[in-house]
Amino acid sequence: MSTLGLTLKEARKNLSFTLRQVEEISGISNAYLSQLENDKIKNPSVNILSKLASIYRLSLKQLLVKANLIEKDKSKEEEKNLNFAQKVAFRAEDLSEEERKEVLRYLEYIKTHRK
Amino acid sequence: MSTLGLTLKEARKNLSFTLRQVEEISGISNAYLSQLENDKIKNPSVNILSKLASIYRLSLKQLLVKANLIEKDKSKEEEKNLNFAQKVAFRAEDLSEEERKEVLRYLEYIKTHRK
DNA sequence: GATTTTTGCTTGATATATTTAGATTTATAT
DNA sequence: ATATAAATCTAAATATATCAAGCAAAAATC
Repeated sequence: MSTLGLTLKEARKNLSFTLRQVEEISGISNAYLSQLENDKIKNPSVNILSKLASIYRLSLKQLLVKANLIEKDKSKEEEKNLNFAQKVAFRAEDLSEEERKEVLRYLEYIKTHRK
Repeated sequence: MSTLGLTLKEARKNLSFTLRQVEEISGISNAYLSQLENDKIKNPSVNILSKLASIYRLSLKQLLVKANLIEKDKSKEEEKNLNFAQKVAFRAEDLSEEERKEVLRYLEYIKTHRK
């Protein structure tokens, strides 16, 4: 399975960079880069990761996905909710503030009164 | 100017969540959440940010934009509408397919029968 | 083949993120 | 207005990320 360390090491090798070269460019110590590549670090900062992504010509998202720090695809449930949200957004476009509250009240009503 | 803290606070308020509720859901201490919202933290981990993005129904990218990268801006109305839709979707999470349709029908109903 | 350089790594020191406990403020009810 | 509870914030303690220095193996130079 792919890890952050493997991803970073592979990306660096691809560009034939040495740890110290990356240190020069990024300002991140080679010691820390080594620890990152060997998966000694659990939660690096966004700061560090976006620097490296940029150097290695990866989008931050790509990097995070490959490193399994975020999920590539949303769950079906999440997807379903998003779809529903879009439908609501579309239909609610020209609603007044009062009408919006009305909708929210109606939602609560449905939830409290079902079986 | 928009910051990470303001973004997080606004997102939470949009869903009418309290810090302790978010702590419950996310496992992140309310103390730390508070510091994040007041921009006391310079480099939060990806871990933390992706958890919060997920809870607040923001894309990680959206969130990172405030901390780091580029961005695009929707109109205020569009933004507001989307927020509303997310709020509804969130509250409707455990609704059945039939109940969801019901909500959408109700939305239509409001629009056709007003004034 | 010895010497010097380069490269990746480990260890201990420091900075900073994150938590625990508690203080302060804000809201709610009596 | 006072008391009680809820919500947010602060300070000190702890965990963890990040750095500086130095070590050992490999590569390059002589």
